[in-house]
Amino acid sequence: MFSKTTEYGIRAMIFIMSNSLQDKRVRLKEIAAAIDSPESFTAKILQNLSKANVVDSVKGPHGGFEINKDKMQTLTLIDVVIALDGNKLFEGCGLGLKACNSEKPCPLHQHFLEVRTKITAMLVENKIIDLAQDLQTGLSFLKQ
Amino acid sequence: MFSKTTEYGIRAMIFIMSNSLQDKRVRLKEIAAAIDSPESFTAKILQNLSKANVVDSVKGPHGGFEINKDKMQTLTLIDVVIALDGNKLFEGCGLGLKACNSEKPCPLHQHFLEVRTKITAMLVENKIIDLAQDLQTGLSFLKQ
DNA sequence: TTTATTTAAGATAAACTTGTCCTAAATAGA
DNA sequence: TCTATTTAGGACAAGTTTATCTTAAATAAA
Repeated sequence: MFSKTTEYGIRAMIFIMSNSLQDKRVRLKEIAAAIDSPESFTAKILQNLSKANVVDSVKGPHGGFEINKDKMQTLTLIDVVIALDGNKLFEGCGLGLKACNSEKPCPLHQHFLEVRTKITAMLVENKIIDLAQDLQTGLSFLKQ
Repeated sequence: MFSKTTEYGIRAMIFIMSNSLQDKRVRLKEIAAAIDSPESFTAKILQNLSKANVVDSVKGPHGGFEINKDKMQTLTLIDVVIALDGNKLFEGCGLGLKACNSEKPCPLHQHFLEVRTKITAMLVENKIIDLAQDLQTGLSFLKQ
């Protein structure tokens, strides 16, 4: 479903959020350890999330990653997915046809739309902050 | 969502079915032309579908691919997907955790189950024969 | 100002998916 | 039996994703 990039990205964002809730900035090393991901690859992913303004980064001693107060309440999974994978998941024909639309649909067109709607809803409805709270209360986990 | 392999595989199967409905065996060349897919790659995919007994192949002059009478009524999308991509789509954690289950769930566990259920239902409910009939009546298309 | 710490950026490598090509095997028909 | 046709199989090539490594840039603190 998701690319590795997006899997690590979502896990990283939930971990960063759980720290930002306590005003704690976290370093790459801590993040990679907490979510059990390859450090350098995670660095690249965070770089991209930072460019996309989904997360904030600070260089130097006491630097690291954090989510600013403004975004805390609004960030959802779809922001992370779009920042990392673009609109791949939402656009294009499910069977790979170049021009598939309701006038000239592929055999799965309508069925695909329904699945896509379900996925989109899931991504829009889930706030990173809520997922981070589940993590903090021990209701969910980010590794193993 | 699907791999290129599965995209071409599904398109090929629907086309083969629409011909098998008229007792017509079709050659690789016709299939690749009909679904606008790379011929050699399509050959590999059909080879795998044939090994998995999803489609039947006949070598030599007047050879080609066909779906036998027994399977015609029962084949659904899920048979094609499993033959080509295995259980990838149905097993494993959505966030890539090695051990994610209802006891120790990832933050998306439950939400992911729902999406997966929707996808599985879509694949189980759609018979290849019905999709082929839509194609024949001009309700759907396999290329462009 | 120097040093240590930390992210940014770019080059490169490894793994996997997608795609091609060539030869072998099967078989129908002359 | 010979030839033409068609799928099977294996090797290989190209493209993409995943992952690593090295150096640069920023910045806090001594």
